[in-house]
Amino acid sequence: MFHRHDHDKCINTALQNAEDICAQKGVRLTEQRKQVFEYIWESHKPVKAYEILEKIAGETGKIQPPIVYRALDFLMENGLIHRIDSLNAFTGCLDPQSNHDTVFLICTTCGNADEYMSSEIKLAVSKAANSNNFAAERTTIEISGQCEICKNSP
Amino acid sequence: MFHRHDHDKCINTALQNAEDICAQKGVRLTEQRKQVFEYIWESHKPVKAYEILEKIAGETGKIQPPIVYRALDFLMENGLIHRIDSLNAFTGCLDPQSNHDTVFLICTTCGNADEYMSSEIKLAVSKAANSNNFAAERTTIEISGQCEICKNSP
DNA sequence: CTGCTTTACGTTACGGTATAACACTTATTT
DNA sequence: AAATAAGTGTTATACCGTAACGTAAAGCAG
Repeated sequence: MFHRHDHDKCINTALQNAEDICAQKGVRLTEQRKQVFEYIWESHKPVKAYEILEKIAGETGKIQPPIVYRALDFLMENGLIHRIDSLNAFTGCLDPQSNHDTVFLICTTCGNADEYMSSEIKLAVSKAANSNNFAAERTTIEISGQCEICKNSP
Repeated sequence: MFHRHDHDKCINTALQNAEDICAQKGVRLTEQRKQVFEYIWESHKPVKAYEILEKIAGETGKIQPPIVYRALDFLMENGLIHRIDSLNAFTGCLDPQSNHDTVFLICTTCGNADEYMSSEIKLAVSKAANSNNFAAERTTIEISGQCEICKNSP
Protein backbone atom coordinates (compact mmCIF):
# COMPACT_ATOMS: atom_id res chain seq x y z
CA MET A 1 0.00 0.00 0.00
CA PHE A 2 2.93 2.30 0.50
CA HIS A 3 5.00 0.95 -2.31
CA ARG A 4 4.20 3.55 -4.86
CA HIS A 5 3.40 7.04 -3.77
CA ASP A 6 4.91 10.50 -3.81
CA HIS A 7 7.08 10.11 -0.80
CA ASP A 8 8.61 13.57 -0.93
CA LYS A 9 5.16 14.95 -0.49
CA CYS A 10 4.60 12.46 2.28
CA ILE A 11 7.69 13.67 4.17
CA ASN A 12 6.95 17.32 3.62
CA THR A 13 3.41 17.00 4.86
CA ALA A 14 4.57 15.10 7.91
CA LEU A 15 7.20 17.67 8.70
CA GLN A 16 4.80 20.54 8.25
CA ASN A 17 2.28 18.82 10.50
CA ALA A 18 4.92 18.20 13.11
CA GLU A 19 5.97 21.82 13.08
CA ASP A 20 2.40 22.99 13.40
CA ILE A 21 1.68 20.63 16.23
CA CYS A 22 4.78 21.61 18.14
CA ALA A 23 4.08 25.29 17.65
CA GLN A 24 0.54 24.84 18.80
CA LYS A 25 1.61 22.88 21.86
CA GLY A 26 4.41 25.25 22.65
CA VAL A 27 7.11 22.59 22.51
CA ARG A 28 10.33 22.89 20.57
CA LEU A 29 11.08 20.83 17.51
CA THR A 30 14.81 21.44 17.67
CA GLU A 31 17.27 20.72 14.89
CA GLN A 32 18.24 17.36 16.39
CA ARG A 33 14.67 16.27 16.89
CA LYS A 34 13.83 17.30 13.38
CA GLN A 35 16.81 15.36 12.08
CA VAL A 36 15.62 12.21 13.81
CA PHE A 37 12.08 12.79 12.67
CA GLU A 38 13.15 13.26 9.07
CA TYR A 39 15.26 10.15 9.08
CA ILE A 40 12.35 8.12 10.39
CA TRP A 41 10.23 9.52 7.61
CA GLU A 42 12.69 8.62 4.87
CA SER A 43 10.65 5.50 4.28
CA HIS A 44 7.72 3.58 5.68
CA LYS A 45 10.00 0.91 7.04
CA PRO A 46 10.32 1.21 10.79
CA VAL A 47 13.86 2.17 11.73
CA LYS A 48 15.97 1.09 14.68
CA ALA A 49 17.40 3.54 17.17
CA TYR A 50 20.97 2.55 16.34
CA GLU A 51 20.37 3.01 12.63
CA ILE A 52 19.38 6.57 13.37
CA LEU A 53 22.44 6.90 15.55
CA GLU A 54 24.76 5.75 12.79
CA LYS A 55 23.05 7.90 10.23
CA ILE A 56 23.44 11.05 12.31
CA ALA A 57 26.97 10.11 13.29
CA GLY A 58 27.77 9.78 9.59
CA GLU A 59 26.50 13.26 8.94
CA THR A 60 27.59 15.23 11.94
CA GLY A 61 30.29 13.23 13.72
CA LYS A 62 30.06 10.74 16.52
CA ILE A 63 27.15 10.98 18.92
CA GLN A 64 25.90 8.88 21.81
CA PRO A 65 22.74 6.82 22.23
CA PRO A 66 21.03 9.17 24.70
CA ILE A 67 20.87 11.86 22.03
CA VAL A 68 18.78 9.62 19.85
CA TYR A 69 16.66 8.13 22.59
CA ARG A 70 15.83 11.57 23.96
CA ALA A 71 14.67 12.72 20.57
CA LEU A 72 12.63 9.53 20.17
CA ASP A 73 11.03 10.06 23.57
CA PHE A 74 10.12 13.61 22.67
CA LEU A 75 8.60 12.57 19.36
CA MET A 76 6.61 9.78 20.98
CA GLU A 77 5.35 11.96 23.80
CA ASN A 78 4.03 14.36 21.24
CA GLY A 79 2.45 11.65 19.15
CA LEU A 80 4.64 12.27 16.11
CA ILE A 81 6.05 8.76 15.89
CA HIS A 82 5.17 5.28 17.10
CA ARG A 83 7.28 2.52 18.54
CA ILE A 84 6.69 -0.92 17.06
CA ASP A 85 7.22 -3.24 20.00
CA SER A 86 7.55 -6.40 17.99
CA LEU A 87 10.47 -4.89 16.06
CA ASN A 88 12.13 -2.56 18.56
CA ALA A 89 11.78 0.06 15.89
CA PHE A 90 10.15 3.39 15.23
CA THR A 91 7.92 4.71 12.51
CA GLY A 92 6.24 7.99 11.68
CA CYS A 93 2.69 8.56 12.82
CA LEU A 94 0.39 9.05 9.87
CA ASP A 95 -2.20 11.00 11.75
CA PRO A 96 -0.69 12.71 14.78
CA GLN A 97 -3.73 14.90 15.33
CA SER A 98 -6.13 12.14 16.07
CA ASN A 99 -6.29 8.92 17.96
CA HIS A 100 -3.43 6.59 18.72
CA ASP A 101 -4.91 3.17 19.13
CA THR A 102 -4.00 2.12 15.66
CA VAL A 103 -3.16 -1.17 14.07
CA PHE A 104 0.12 -1.85 12.33
CA LEU A 105 0.30 -4.13 9.33
CA ILE A 106 3.96 -5.08 9.10
CA CYS A 107 5.20 -6.80 5.99
CA THR A 108 7.95 -9.29 6.77
CA THR A 109 9.08 -9.23 3.15
CA CYS A 110 9.44 -5.58 2.21
CA GLY A 111 9.61 -4.30 5.79
CA ASN A 112 7.00 -1.61 5.36
CA ALA A 113 4.61 -0.90 8.19
CA ASP A 114 1.20 0.47 7.44
CA GLU A 115 -0.74 2.22 10.13
CA TYR A 116 -4.39 1.39 9.90
CA MET A 117 -7.25 2.82 11.82
CA SER A 118 -10.05 0.40 12.55
CA SER A 119 -12.94 1.56 14.63
CA GLU A 120 -14.12 -2.01 14.70
CA ILE A 121 -10.93 -3.20 16.37
CA LYS A 122 -11.00 -0.27 18.72
CA LEU A 123 -14.51 -1.13 19.76
CA ALA A 124 -13.74 -4.82 20.19
CA VAL A 125 -10.68 -4.01 22.28
CA SER A 126 -12.54 -1.68 24.54
CA LYS A 127 -15.26 -4.27 24.97
CA ALA A 128 -12.65 -6.85 25.89
CA ALA A 129 -11.22 -4.49 28.49
CA ASN A 130 -14.64 -3.61 29.86
CA SER A 131 -15.81 -7.16 30.15
CA ASN A 132 -12.78 -7.82 32.33
CA ASN A 133 -13.29 -4.63 34.30
CA PHE A 134 -9.91 -3.58 33.07
CA ALA A 135 -8.96 0.09 32.76
CA ALA A 136 -7.04 0.22 29.51
CA GLU A 137 -4.34 2.83 29.10
CA ARG A 138 -2.21 1.78 26.16
CA THR A 139 -2.92 -0.70 23.40
CA THR A 140 -0.50 -2.36 21.05
CA ILE A 141 -1.84 -4.09 17.97
CA GLU A 142 0.67 -5.38 15.48
CA ILE A 143 -0.09 -7.76 12.65
CA SER A 144 2.82 -9.21 10.73
CA GLY A 145 2.58 -11.05 7.48
CA GLN A 146 2.75 -10.22 3.82
CA CYS A 147 1.45 -7.09 2.18
CA GLU A 148 -0.56 -7.17 -1.00
CA ILE A 149 2.35 -6.41 -3.29
CA CYS A 150 4.82 -8.85 -1.78
CA LYS A 151 2.19 -11.56 -1.61
CA ASN A 152 1.74 -11.36 -5.35
CA SER A 153 5.37 -11.03 -6.34
CA PRO A 154 7.27 -13.99 -7.77
CA MET B 1 -8.81 -12.01 37.89
CA PHE B 2 -5.82 -14.10 38.70
CA HIS B 3 -5.29 -12.72 42.14
CA ARG B 4 -7.00 -15.44 44.04
CA HIS B 5 -7.02 -18.93 42.71
CA ASP B 6 -5.51 -22.30 43.42
CA HIS B 7 -2.24 -21.71 41.70
CA ASP B 8 -0.74 -25.11 42.50
CA LYS B 9 -3.54 -26.64 40.55
CA CYS B 10 -2.93 -24.11 37.83
CA ILE B 11 0.73 -25.11 37.54
CA ASN B 12 0.03 -28.80 37.68
CA THR B 13 -2.57 -28.61 34.97
CA ALA B 14 -0.27 -26.58 32.78
CA LEU B 15 2.58 -29.00 33.26
CA GLN B 16 0.39 -32.00 32.57
CA ASN B 17 -0.92 -30.33 29.43
CA ALA B 18 2.58 -29.50 28.30
CA GLU B 19 3.69 -33.08 28.79
CA ASP B 20 0.71 -34.42 26.90
CA ILE B 21 1.22 -32.00 24.05
CA CYS B 22 4.90 -32.78 23.74
CA ALA B 23 4.26 -36.49 23.85
CA GLN B 24 1.60 -36.18 21.23
CA LYS B 25 3.82 -34.08 19.00
CA GLY B 26 6.81 -36.31 19.55
CA VAL B 27 9.01 -33.52 20.89
CA ARG B 28 11.00 -33.72 24.09
CA LEU B 29 10.18 -31.70 27.17
CA THR B 30 13.61 -32.13 28.69
CA GLU B 31 14.52 -31.39 32.29
CA GLN B 32 15.87 -27.94 31.40
CA ARG B 33 12.87 -27.02 29.35
CA LYS B 34 10.57 -28.18 32.08
CA GLN B 35 12.53 -26.14 34.60
CA VAL B 36 12.09 -22.99 32.53
CA PHE B 37 8.44 -23.79 31.95
CA GLU B 38 7.79 -24.30 35.66
CA TYR B 39 9.50 -21.09 36.61
CA ILE B 40 7.40 -19.18 34.12
CA TRP B 41 4.32 -20.75 35.63
CA GLU B 42 5.21 -19.82 39.20
CA SER B 43 2.95 -16.82 38.81
CA HIS B 44 0.88 -15.01 36.23
CA LYS B 45 3.38 -12.20 36.06
CA PRO B 46 5.37 -12.38 32.87
CA VAL B 47 9.01 -13.14 33.63
CA LYS B 48 12.16 -11.88 31.98
CA ALA B 49 14.70 -14.19 30.41
CA TYR B 50 17.44 -13.04 32.77
CA GLU B 51 15.25 -13.64 35.80
CA ILE B 52 14.91 -17.22 34.67
CA LEU B 53 18.64 -17.33 34.11
CA GLU B 54 19.40 -16.16 37.64
CA LYS B 55 16.83 -18.46 39.13
CA ILE B 56 18.29 -21.51 37.44
CA ALA B 57 21.82 -20.39 38.17
CA GLY B 58 20.85 -20.15 41.83
CA GLU B 59 19.60 -23.70 41.80
CA THR B 60 22.05 -25.51 39.61
CA GLY B 61 25.15 -23.34 39.27
CA LYS B 62 26.07 -20.81 36.68
CA ILE B 63 24.57 -21.11 33.21
CA GLN B 64 24.64 -18.97 30.09
CA PRO B 65 21.90 -17.05 28.29
CA PRO B 66 21.63 -19.42 25.32
CA ILE B 67 20.43 -22.18 27.61
CA VAL B 68 17.46 -20.10 28.60
CA TYR B 69 16.74 -18.63 25.19
CA ARG B 70 16.82 -22.05 23.59
CA ALA B 71 14.32 -23.37 26.08
CA LEU B 72 12.14 -20.31 25.53
CA ASP B 73 12.29 -20.82 21.77
CA PHE B 74 11.28 -24.41 22.15
CA LEU B 75 8.37 -23.55 24.42
CA MET B 76 7.16 -20.80 22.09
CA GLU B 77 7.44 -22.96 18.98
CA ASN B 78 5.24 -25.50 20.67
CA GLY B 79 2.74 -22.92 21.83
CA LEU B 80 3.37 -23.52 25.51
CA ILE B 81 4.31 -19.97 26.36
CA HIS B 82 3.89 -16.51 24.90
CA ARG B 83 6.26 -13.62 24.56
CA ILE B 84 4.87 -10.26 25.62
CA ASP B 85 6.56 -7.86 23.25
CA SER B 86 5.77 -4.73 25.17
CA LEU B 87 7.56 -6.13 28.23
CA ASN B 88 10.31 -8.30 26.79
CA ALA B 89 8.92 -11.01 28.98
CA PHE B 90 7.36 -14.45 28.83
CA THR B 91 4.21 -15.93 30.24
CA GLY B 92 2.53 -19.31 30.22
CA CYS B 93 -0.07 -20.02 27.58
CA LEU B 94 -3.44 -20.70 29.16
CA ASP B 95 -4.78 -22.73 26.32
CA PRO B 96 -1.97 -24.28 24.30
CA GLN B 97 -4.29 -26.59 22.43
CA SER B 98 -6.26 -23.93 20.70
CA ASN B 99 -5.74 -20.68 18.94
CA HIS B 100 -2.98 -18.20 19.58
CA ASP B 101 -4.31 -14.86 18.53
CA THR B 102 -5.12 -13.84 22.03
CA VAL B 103 -5.25 -10.55 23.82
CA PHE B 104 -3.15 -9.76 26.86
CA LEU B 105 -4.48 -7.55 29.59
CA ILE B 106 -1.40 -6.43 31.45
CA CYS B 107 -1.79 -4.72 34.79
CA THR B 108 0.87 -2.09 35.34
CA THR B 109 0.24 -2.17 39.07
CA CYS B 110 0.33 -5.82 40.07
CA GLY B 111 2.18 -7.01 36.98
CA ASN B 112 -0.19 -9.84 36.18
CA ALA B 113 -0.98 -10.60 32.57
CA ASP B 114 -4.30 -12.14 31.70
CA GLU B 115 -4.69 -13.92 28.42
CA TYR B 116 -8.10 -13.28 26.99
CA MET B 117 -9.69 -14.85 24.00
CA SER B 118 -12.00 -12.56 22.07
CA SER B 119 -13.58 -13.84 18.90
CA GLU B 120 -14.79 -10.33 18.26
CA ILE B 121 -11.23 -8.96 18.23
CA LYS B 122 -10.08 -11.86 16.13
CA LEU B 123 -12.77 -11.15 13.60
CA ALA B 124 -12.06 -7.43 13.54
CA VAL B 125 -8.36 -8.07 13.08
CA SER B 126 -8.87 -10.46 10.24
CA LYS B 127 -11.23 -7.99 8.58
CA ALA B 128 -8.61 -5.28 8.93
CA ALA B 129 -6.06 -7.53 7.30
CA ASN B 130 -8.42 -8.57 4.53
CA SER B 131 -9.51 -5.08 3.71
CA ASN B 132 -5.84 -4.26 3.13
CA ASN B 133 -5.24 -7.47 1.21
CA PHE B 134 -2.74 -8.35 3.85
CA ALA B 135 -1.87 -11.98 4.63
CA ALA B 136 -1.63 -12.02 8.41
CA GLU B 137 0.72 -14.49 10.04
CA ARG B 138 1.20 -13.34 13.60
CA THR B 139 -0.80 -10.91 15.67
CA THR B 140 0.22 -9.15 18.82
CA ILE B 141 -2.45 -7.51 20.93
CA GLU B 142 -1.42 -6.14 24.29
CA ILE B 143 -3.50 -3.86 26.45
CA SER B 144 -1.87 -2.32 29.48
CA GLY B 145 -3.65 -0.57 32.26
CA GLN B 146 -5.13 -1.47 35.61
CA CYS B 147 -6.87 -4.68 36.45
CA GLU B 148 -10.09 -4.78 38.39
CA ILE B 149 -8.50 -5.46 41.75
CA CYS B 150 -5.76 -2.87 41.52
CA LYS B 151 -8.17 -0.28 40.17
CA ASN B 152 -10.26 -0.62 43.31
CA SER B 153 -7.47 -0.79 45.85
CA PRO B 154 -6.61 2.21 48.00
C1' DC C 1 19.45 43.69 30.08
C1' DT C 2 20.68 40.77 33.98
C1' DG C 3 20.23 37.19 36.73
C1' DC C 4 17.15 33.06 37.48
C1' DT C 5 14.90 29.01 36.00
C1' DT C 6 13.89 25.63 32.81
C1' DT C 7 14.82 22.98 28.92
C1' DA C 8 17.91 20.84 25.87
C1' DC C 9 22.45 18.85 24.80
C1' DG C 10 27.05 16.30 25.57
C1' DT C 11 29.46 12.47 27.66
C1' DT C 12 30.70 8.56 30.41
C1' DA C 13 29.55 4.54 31.94
C1' DC C 14 26.78 0.79 32.50
C1' DG C 15 22.84 -2.57 32.53
C1' DG C 16 19.51 -5.44 30.03
C1' DT C 17 18.28 -8.29 25.90
C1' DA C 18 19.59 -11.62 22.52
C1' DT C 19 22.31 -14.44 19.21
C1' DA C 20 26.34 -16.50 16.36
C1' DA C 21 29.43 -20.00 16.29
C1' DC C 22 31.67 -23.90 17.68
C1' DA C 23 32.58 -28.02 20.55
C1' DC C 24 30.57 -31.76 22.97
C1' DT C 25 27.04 -35.10 24.58
C1' DT C 26 22.95 -37.73 24.49
C1' DA C 27 19.07 -39.80 22.05
C1' DT C 28 17.20 -41.93 17.88
C1' DT C 29 17.47 -44.34 13.72
C1' DT C 30 19.28 -47.71 10.51
C1' DA D 1 27.34 -50.56 16.33
C1' DA D 2 27.62 -46.82 13.31
C1' DA D 3 25.39 -42.87 11.53
C1' DT D 4 22.38 -39.15 12.22
C1' DA D 5 19.87 -35.85 14.61
C1' DA D 6 18.69 -33.35 18.63
C1' DG D 7 20.04 -31.18 22.73
C1' DT D 8 23.58 -28.94 25.79
C1' DG D 9 27.82 -26.22 27.25
C1' DT D 10 30.68 -22.23 26.48
C1' DT D 11 32.77 -18.17 24.65
C1' DA D 12 32.25 -14.18 22.77
C1' DT D 13 29.86 -10.44 20.99
C1' DA D 14 26.10 -7.63 19.14
C1' DC D 15 22.15 -4.99 19.96
C1' DC D 16 18.90 -2.14 22.86
C1' DG D 17 18.30 1.26 26.35
C1' DT D 18 19.15 4.32 30.56
C1' DA D 19 21.28 6.58 34.93
C1' DA D 20 23.79 10.20 36.25
C1' DC D 21 26.28 14.09 35.90
C1' DG D 22 27.92 18.34 33.79
C1' DT D 23 27.43 22.19 30.21
C1' DA D 24 24.92 25.30 27.11
C1' DA D 25 21.12 27.70 25.46
C1' DA D 26 16.23 29.58 25.71
C1' DG D 27 12.54 31.83 28.15
C1' DC D 28 11.09 34.69 31.91
C1' DA D 29 10.97 38.15 36.16
C1' DG D 30 12.38 42.04 37.91
